[in-house]
Amino acid sequence: MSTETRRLIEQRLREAGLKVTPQRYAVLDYLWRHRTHPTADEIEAAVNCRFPCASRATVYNTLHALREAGLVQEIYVRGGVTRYDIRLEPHHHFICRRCGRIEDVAADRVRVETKGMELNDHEIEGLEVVVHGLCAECRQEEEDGVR
Amino acid sequence: MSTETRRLIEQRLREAGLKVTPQRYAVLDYLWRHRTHPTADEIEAAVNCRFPCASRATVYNTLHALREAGLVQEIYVRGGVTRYDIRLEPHHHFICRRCGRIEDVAADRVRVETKGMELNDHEIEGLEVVVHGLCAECRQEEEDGVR
DNA sequence: CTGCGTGCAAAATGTTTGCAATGTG
DNA sequence: CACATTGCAAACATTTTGCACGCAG
Repeated sequence: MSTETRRLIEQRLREAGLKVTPQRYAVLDYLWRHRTHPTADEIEAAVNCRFPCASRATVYNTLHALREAGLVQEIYVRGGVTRYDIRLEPHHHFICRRCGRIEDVAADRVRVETKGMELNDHEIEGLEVVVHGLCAECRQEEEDGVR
Repeated sequence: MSTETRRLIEQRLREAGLKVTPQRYAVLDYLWRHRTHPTADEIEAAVNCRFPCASRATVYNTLHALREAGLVQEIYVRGGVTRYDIRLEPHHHFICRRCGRIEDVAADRVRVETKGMELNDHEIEGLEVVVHGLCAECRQEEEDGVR
């Protein structure tokens, strides 16, 4: 249901202590519906697709606010472009070295065990695993010699 | 021994199929001696400290070549600045959320186990763990209320 | 001698900032 | 109504590109 989703998104914003603005709604809604790890640029374009709604600066503002609130996760990838991902359950990422595609990896498919980190007196708050490799498609193409 | 190290670095370059140039030597040597995960900028400054040697473009060229050859590792961090790290043994990284310091974490201190990734027909080639948290110093300072 | 590697400066890209105007709670 | 949030455009930082020159193999 559309109004159902709307309410949910607004609730998430309010719970995070953020005022609900059309811009914030639009960005979060877009991330909600597209789990493609878009760049800020893609988000801006998508959000302003039907009619101008959020300026570039606002998109960044919004994304930063959402990051601070823990609602979205930033992913730093090769090329220096930052990508964004809505944060539902904790998960990791798989990045294809050939096409650059980023895919989610459910947290329960990766088990990480750290030993002795605390001995450095460092406080571990989070942990992110990035798996590099070749996605199924690219694997196929390389075999076929598409290069 | 200085000449010893020199020979080692040159050997690493040749083994990687790269021509040995003063610029490449300088960059690799700097990374060899400083395990501080410098930015391209810092590397350029350091390398040109005594006398100009490598232009900006060359530093990037060199770093990319070294990356392709597997001699250095790029680390993508918040802020969009790429940092570089000489690749000796495989290791992971700890990033302090407060001061941004990056610290190496020996690979054997982290055990990662992936299950079912291959089911997607993805070929896993590598795996990188980024630990986020608060380093000892910052932890102290936050407690002391330095903010 | 052949071509890869380099320097330079300009351009492309991605992100941030300052300030007036606006909308939210 | 107070204050947070937005738009705009300009500033900023980082990385890439094109082309002529020079040195390594």
